[in-house]
Amino acid sequence: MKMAQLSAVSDTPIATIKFYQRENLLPVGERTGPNQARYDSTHLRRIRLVRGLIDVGGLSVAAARAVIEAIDSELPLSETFGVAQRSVSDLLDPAGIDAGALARVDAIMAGWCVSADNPGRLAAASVLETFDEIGHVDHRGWFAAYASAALLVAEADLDEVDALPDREAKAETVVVGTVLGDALFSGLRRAAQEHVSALRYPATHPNPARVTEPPEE
Amino acid sequence: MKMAQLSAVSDTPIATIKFYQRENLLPVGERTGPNQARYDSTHLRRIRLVRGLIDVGGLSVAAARAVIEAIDSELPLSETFGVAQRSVSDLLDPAGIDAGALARVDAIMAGWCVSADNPGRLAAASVLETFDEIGHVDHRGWFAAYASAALLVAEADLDEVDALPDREAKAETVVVGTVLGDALFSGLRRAAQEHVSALRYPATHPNPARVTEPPEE
DNA sequence: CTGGTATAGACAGTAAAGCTATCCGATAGC
DNA sequence: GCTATCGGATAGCTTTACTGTCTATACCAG
Repeated sequence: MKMAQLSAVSDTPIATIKFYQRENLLPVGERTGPNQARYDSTHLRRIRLVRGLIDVGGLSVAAARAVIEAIDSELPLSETFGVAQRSVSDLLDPAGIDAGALARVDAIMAGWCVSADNPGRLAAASVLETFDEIGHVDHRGWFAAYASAALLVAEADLDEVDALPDREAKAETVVVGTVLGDALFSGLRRAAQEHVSALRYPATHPNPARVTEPPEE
Repeated sequence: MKMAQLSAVSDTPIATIKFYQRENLLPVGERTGPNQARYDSTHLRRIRLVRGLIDVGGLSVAAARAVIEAIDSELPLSETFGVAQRSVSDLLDPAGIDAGALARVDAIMAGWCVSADNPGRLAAASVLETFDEIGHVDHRGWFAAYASAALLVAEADLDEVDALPDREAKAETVVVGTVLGDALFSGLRRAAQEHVSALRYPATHPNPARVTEPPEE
């Protein structure tokens, strides 16, 4: 496959493909001459991965490069998890986070075994701090529901990774699952909000909304 | 309170406060003279809300303006929900989404009552499409776990809003909950991944990670 | 074998977003 | 009166993610 075809089939401008190569998001093609190279399905797949991470997952180019390097590396899987996790959240200075908010996060995650510098823990604390500053307090265990849900999802994530055969597949699923999983959940959550709201307040949904087929079992 | 104090107490540069005023994210102060104005705690609160939406929630300035206008308006709560939902996801063209991916989302959301153009439904479908293009298929009900978790969270969100007294409080919670809720969940999810992973593979976590206090009941 | 198109690689240019800095005339408070 | 600060307007800056242009080849249809 030549450049023009790769561009056509991936629906990505040639200039952008060249940019991704410069940024080490995409390997250069197999050289067949001084100004000729050939591309194959691995390049196509990589372009789709990059665009998925950037467009759907919302990663920056730099973050996408970091997770792609983690997939390609031979690092242990737990390291890959760490890279993926850091890629989806800007790095927070642990010192800059309110101790009270951290304590509340830890209360919500009661019984969990999580290292002190886990980026998710710090990110959650800074969210709680923000809720606090705006004057929103969790009276009724609102946030605890988030923790139960997060645990449910994390179990499913690990189940999925465990079921895969080799490191390469596991690593890519860890990254893709971490990045796209956030996007998937937030989409489903918004749909669920409409569903729950429609159930509770039928009056404000006068025109019957779409109902998906209930499972037939 | 004068500009310098507002800047100091909100930890936001004067130039940035002026920028927010220009962008209609923040009302101008109460005028006390041709070139003097006074600010109060509502301005401080608003600055914190704006910074929370932008820094923690990751909204653009334009999206932050949209949701703030929705809070201030007298629109029915269901409209406010819609504005908040659209603010967290770039608008997707329903025509550009793979029908197969949409069908799979609908299968995951079996029995839910959701309108066809719900932005969350479309966003989830485009995530599934991306999973597909990269060659990740959901064999074992991975995504169904996301849907159950999303339902759990949506119930909690609605519970929280229902418990509030007036429209103003409900509207702000809808917006803040939608925007910051995504960030909170993804943080907790990442912490939960470490927890689950530590439970399943103690060997790769040689140094005992932090364990939060289990509930004492 | 020849001319139009494609190619790799280097590098400059662009557009949007989100601030940030400077200037101006006026005024507040000592 | 003097100096710091004010509101308001406008211009400039920095980063990010491309996009376009240029050059020297190389492929390929006729």
